[in-house]
Amino acid sequence: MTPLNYALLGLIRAEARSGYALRKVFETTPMGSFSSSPGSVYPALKNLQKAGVIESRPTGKKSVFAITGAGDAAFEAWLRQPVTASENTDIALLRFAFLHDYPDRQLSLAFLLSYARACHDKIVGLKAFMTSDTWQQMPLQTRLAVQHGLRITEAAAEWAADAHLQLSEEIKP
Amino acid sequence: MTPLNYALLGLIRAEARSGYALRKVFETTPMGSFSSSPGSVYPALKNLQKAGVIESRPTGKKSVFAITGAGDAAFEAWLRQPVTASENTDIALLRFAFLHDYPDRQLSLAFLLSYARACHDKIVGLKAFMTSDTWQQMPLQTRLAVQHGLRITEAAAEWAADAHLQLSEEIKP
DNA sequence: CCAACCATGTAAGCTGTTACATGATTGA
DNA sequence: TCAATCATGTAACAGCTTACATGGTTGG
Repeated sequence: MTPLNYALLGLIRAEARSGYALRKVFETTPMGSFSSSPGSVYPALKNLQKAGVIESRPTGKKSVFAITGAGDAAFEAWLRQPVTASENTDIALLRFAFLHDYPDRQLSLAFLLSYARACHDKIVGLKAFMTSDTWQQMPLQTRLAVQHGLRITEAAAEWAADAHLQLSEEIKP
Repeated sequence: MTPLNYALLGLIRAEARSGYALRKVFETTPMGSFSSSPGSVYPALKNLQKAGVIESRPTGKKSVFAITGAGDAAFEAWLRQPVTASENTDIALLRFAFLHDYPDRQLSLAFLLSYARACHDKIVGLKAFMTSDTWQQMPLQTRLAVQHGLRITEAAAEWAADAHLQLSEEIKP
């Protein structure tokens, strides 16, 4: 199961779709980090079918892909995974976006806490590296490049805190 | 020429190194986004040799890889490319880090301007998307996920401005 | 009617991953 | 001496990209 597979699975879970419709999502939304090329999407859909997580269903004239029970379980397990410091940010955010489809908002809050924690770990790691011998020997611009990573991660941590606040407020009152 | 190839080329350009030494860099520095697995590094080095951009050179007992004239030209051309909004951030930052090895600091400043511009373009694009119909129909969390991207990009733009200032000051006085 | 879009695929080729394999050197 | 690290590879496999190919539908 690659990120592309999960992206397809999540979209199909939200709404039964044709391969072409899925490709259009990748072309016209910020999910464009995934390739919309037929050579990636159609083989991936075949794999998902073979794995039993989606099935082809006739809807009116055309047939679309729908998620199966096994697919639903696999997808939710993926969403529930804690965020790790090494996890790709785009993928983590994709999981967060998909969490909306679940009524239990606690899952989303748990994700945000986990994400903030992962950011924090990364920040700690970068700051630790910034005191190492290697760091001292690095030229100015290499250090600036690393600082870029630090800034970005700090912004991400702030976002997580903000988002957590907004979601909490949306639930309570 | 993949990003891995350029990363190897840049490291070799800075200092002649063995395959193992290159792998160690990927294992112990923030360049860890590149795989240090032998199955990726050694074949890549072979490709670089075949392309004529590096050559194996005996240094004392052991032999290391050194950059060739063609390699030097190819690498500099890569560094000089303007940053595009679609370019991977990590790769762009890698280019910036490698620019340190060139005495002409104007290249670095040009990069930072180009990078800031790319961030700006991305911000404009995201904000435009945030006024579209698609955006209106998106659930809260999807919107939050997109906002994450906005925040990150804004932080990157700020970093670029800061870095430009710092570098300018380092040059002038 | 013709261009544009809908819709689905296949094939070649390249990268990278994982896992296996080998042998030298070195420090405890 | 024995484990760890140095050092370099290969083989099977999966995934993605590019390019090619096909045929249906629809709007101007």
